Amino acid sequence: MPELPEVEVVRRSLQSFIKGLKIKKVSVFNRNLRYKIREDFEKKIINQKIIFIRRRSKFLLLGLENHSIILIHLGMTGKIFIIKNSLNKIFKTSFYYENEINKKHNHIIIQFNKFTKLIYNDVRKFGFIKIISSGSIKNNNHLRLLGPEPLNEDFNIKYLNTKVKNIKKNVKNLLMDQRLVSGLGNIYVNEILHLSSINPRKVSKRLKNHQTKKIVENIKIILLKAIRSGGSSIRDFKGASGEKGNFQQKFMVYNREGQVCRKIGCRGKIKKIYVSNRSTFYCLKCQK
DNA sequence: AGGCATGTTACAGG
DNA sequence: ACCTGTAACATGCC
Repeated sequence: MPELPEVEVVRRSLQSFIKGLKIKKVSVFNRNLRYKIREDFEKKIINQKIIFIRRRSKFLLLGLENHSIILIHLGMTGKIFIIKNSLNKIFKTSFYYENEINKKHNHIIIQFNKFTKLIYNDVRKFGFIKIISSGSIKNNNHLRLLGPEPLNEDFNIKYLNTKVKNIKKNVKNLLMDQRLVSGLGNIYVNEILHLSSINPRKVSKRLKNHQTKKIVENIKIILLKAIRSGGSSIRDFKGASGEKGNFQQKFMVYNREGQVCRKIGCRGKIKKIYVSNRSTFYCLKCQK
């Protein structure tokens, strides 16, 4: 899936394309996503205006006038396309998207007006869409246990140092744990640990001060850089307007088994191991 | 053919 | 209780 940067890129596209638009028609072709799309889904959102588009961790929240929120998680392969089918210059891109999408995996289409529609497409169907009420955000099972946003002020060195003290797990699993900090996934954690010169199996409570400091700083650096690059496209990621992210061209370790470390002056070899069943890449020389 | 894949969650066992 | 590994979900790619 999209990790935080990819979801943020989607949010920004949605913000520019569909904010303020009214939902005129909802078509659900496949209700069997990770959670079944309920029968009243269409009824709950029809004729509602999108009043805000937010991101929390890897979740998207589309706020409606009636105080409902469309909560979206893209899972591993979820994608959102916006088709803008008008007579101005965007017409061309619309044509292009129509040809790009494998319609077999279009599960939901939300039509806003005759020119604009949103398509939810998900090959593996690990993602989901559900309607929640804005009042239930605090208690929502998906959201309530999430740790701080990594790009927010409250995710800082002091916070991590306090947390890390009593935790025995390895640092890779620590950063993947959405309760500690929310929004990081496998790819970016690999990259963050590499940039921080820390072995992914290092036990978190043995992290030195200068290491937790590096982790916090590098999380912010890497996420911001990835967002600026439009996210990463391993196989599946595209921004909502169809542009491919290109951060993956900047991967230092992910998917680079056997290759040479790109850190200046290192030249170590990248090794692939599994940590809690997730592929993990690190440099044998600079991440000892 | 078989292994692997950006996420989440449940379960077994240490 | 905490931690890790394993598996499951569904599909496609190499």
